[in-house]
Amino acid sequence: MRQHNLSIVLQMIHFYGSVTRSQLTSSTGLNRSTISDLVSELEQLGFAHETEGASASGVGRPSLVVTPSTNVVSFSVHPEVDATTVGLVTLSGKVIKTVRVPMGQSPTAEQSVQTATNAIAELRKELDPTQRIAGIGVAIPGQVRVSDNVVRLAPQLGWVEVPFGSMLSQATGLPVFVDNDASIGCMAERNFGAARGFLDVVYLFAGSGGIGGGAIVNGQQLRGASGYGGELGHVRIGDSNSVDYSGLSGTLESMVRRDDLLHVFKMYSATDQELDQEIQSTKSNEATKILRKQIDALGAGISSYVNIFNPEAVILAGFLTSLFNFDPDRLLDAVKTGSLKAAQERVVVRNGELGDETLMVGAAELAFRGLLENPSDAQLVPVKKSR
Amino acid sequence: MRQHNLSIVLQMIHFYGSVTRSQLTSSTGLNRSTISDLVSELEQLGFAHETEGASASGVGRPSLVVTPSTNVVSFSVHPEVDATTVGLVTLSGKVIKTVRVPMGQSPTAEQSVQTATNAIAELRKELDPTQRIAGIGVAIPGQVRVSDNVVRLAPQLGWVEVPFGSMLSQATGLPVFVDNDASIGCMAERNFGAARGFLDVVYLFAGSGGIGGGAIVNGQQLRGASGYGGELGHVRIGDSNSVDYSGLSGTLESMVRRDDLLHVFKMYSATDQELDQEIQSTKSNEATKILRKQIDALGAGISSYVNIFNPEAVILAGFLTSLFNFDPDRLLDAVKTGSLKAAQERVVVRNGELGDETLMVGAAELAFRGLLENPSDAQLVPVKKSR
DNA sequence: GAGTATATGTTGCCCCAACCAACAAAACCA
DNA sequence: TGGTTTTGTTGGTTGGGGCAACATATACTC
Repeated sequence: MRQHNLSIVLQMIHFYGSVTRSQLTSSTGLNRSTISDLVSELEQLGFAHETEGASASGVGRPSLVVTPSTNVVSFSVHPEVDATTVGLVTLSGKVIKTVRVPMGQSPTAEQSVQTATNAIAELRKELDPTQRIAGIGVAIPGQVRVSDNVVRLAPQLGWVEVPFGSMLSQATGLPVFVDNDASIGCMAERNFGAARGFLDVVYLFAGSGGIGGGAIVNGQQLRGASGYGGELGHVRIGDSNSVDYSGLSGTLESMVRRDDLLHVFKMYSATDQELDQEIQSTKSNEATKILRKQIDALGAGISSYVNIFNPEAVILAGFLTSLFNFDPDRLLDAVKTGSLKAAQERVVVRNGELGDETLMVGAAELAFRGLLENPSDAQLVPVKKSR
Repeated sequence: MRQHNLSIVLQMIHFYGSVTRSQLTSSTGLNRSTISDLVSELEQLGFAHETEGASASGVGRPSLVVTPSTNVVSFSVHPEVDATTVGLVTLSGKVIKTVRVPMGQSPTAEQSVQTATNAIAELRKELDPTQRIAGIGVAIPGQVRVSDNVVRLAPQLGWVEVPFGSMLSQATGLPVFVDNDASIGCMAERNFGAARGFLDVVYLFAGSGGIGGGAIVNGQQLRGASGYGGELGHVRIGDSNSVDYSGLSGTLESMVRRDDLLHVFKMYSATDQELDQEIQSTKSNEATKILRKQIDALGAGISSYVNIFNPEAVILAGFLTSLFNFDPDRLLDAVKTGSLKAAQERVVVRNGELGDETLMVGAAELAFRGLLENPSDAQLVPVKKSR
């Protein structure tokens, strides 16, 4: 009971950034005195601060403002083909620092662990001794067994059955939580981005490694029996023989390919921004044709997800945002054509808001989860290494 | 707190049919004395009975057995093209009686309400005066806005924007809860059938009106923003131009059609049993070809759902069970081919267990839901009409 | 600027509901 | 028959949220 209420209050503080005590009372339904008690406990635990926020928003005594502590932090790790990115995120969901370490070749798991460990050690040095660390969240472009943090298959990285969690935990002495990158992105957009407040969300992310997805069902992350759920890129939408990065044919991922766009623009590699500029300014018929084909395929995929999930929002990320921006009406029309009238009527299709920070914010959430669910028993690690 | 614990205990009694008090203590984690208190409250509320079950299962004092009361009942209504079926179900999930009223033509909503009202009145007469009614659950072959029990579209019945819930409630004086038939079927199989105990389930049902579906995600029914979620039949799996009953092309429903099978067997109409007999005993090449094509399409659809939901079980119902039985290996191979290695490894494909009773049991669950979630405040209606 | 209305923080007390410990009861075993 | 084990029962304890009364800080009114 107490644990549950503490958790609810801390989550509100965490997600909203800062809340007044009166907001807490009204949305939890708990008594003023109870909220007072809970907040002071959270303050004592070092998770929140109370300040006399100069809100002056109306009649009556102004309510105290509760803000999440910046003394509680998590690290985020995102191994990619060409780089490993490490970030430092506070409990308030703010990314304090990001370090991107370019890698010559597609890194092995060992190399990635080493790179991340070094970067984390550096970041750790800069931390204030009063700060405490919740853990490390890792975003993997591939399938992850969440229960024991094992990467089952990450096609681009060439990782198979890699116990990344235990490796990184061993190297850093910190608790590690690993999950699929798109699932993490979905959670981030729901908690802090374009899907904030929605209970039913479909998220589609496309990068150089294919299409990933995630879903929020009734407010909860879709995980599935082992944590592989939400592979929305590997869903069959046509009879095409083109195969995706996992060898499945006719899937969304096989038909909406970043490489095809790079090819038509004669680019070898490009950032999403560079690619977007080409897309939005193109006058080539050939490029337009390919773009339209991809938009139609994307629309067909989204339609299916609208029928399946009846979501309030479909969030696009990666270069899918460029497809959407190129011809929004075409995409929306395709969605409309392919989905049931009732299911589509409330759905909003929009681009993600978090951009580059998505995975940093989201991965950190993994590490904060335990703390948020059970604040009083949270195991935080002091900045100074204990050994 | 109290409400929550009462709810948990009553749900266990409801789902397991009968439980010993010691089982309740161990699986809830509550104290013996607390369980004793909760059970006696449920007994006083008239939802459960305690008996000295002659279990004699081991050393120690034998635990009392708690069984759900047969004095609490719900009605189930299932309007179809050729008939409206009404059932009487107890809190223990047992179907006491089923009345199938054949309808000459596809009934209007008014006709269906009238038929159901009459049948319910008849059943009500036979009830014991000590019994109480939780309400009426309605299974609709179409899309239902759950919030206000409005049938948005039921293609076979030709119903559009029909406020079936309020109509039936008006006519009977009982609370009415309406939902999609396949969603209801899914819930029934999870609570009492082949998917019992699973947290992640995909359910596919096929009848004369097309393919419906449902899903359980992390133990919760997939409903979506408005309750239209789980339309698993209307998902695009190919480029075919054949359209389904909702006008969408290339969908699972458009490729796995009961009518095509009836046609090849030169049947005009048939029960699922009759159709199954033809299928299992056929030696026709043409029929085999069609069956294989449908099995492959079904396999492709299931593959997608395995990738999306990473379920523990995929449950088939309606004539899909016949397809599965005709060539189980072919279907399983198709699933294997089309889905990700990690996602497919734990999944079980099996037929539903509840058969004809599925919708009766499941629809009644809708009416029991409020009672199960808040036993102490449940509003039950006595058998005798109050007015 | 004094008085009033409104909203919130604070404090002490109450009460519900789960827990605990001790005892009783009903099975099995030697 | 007595010992062991498991469960039901009872009375007392305790944790934690609710409540009422009071204090405090703002806006509004004249």
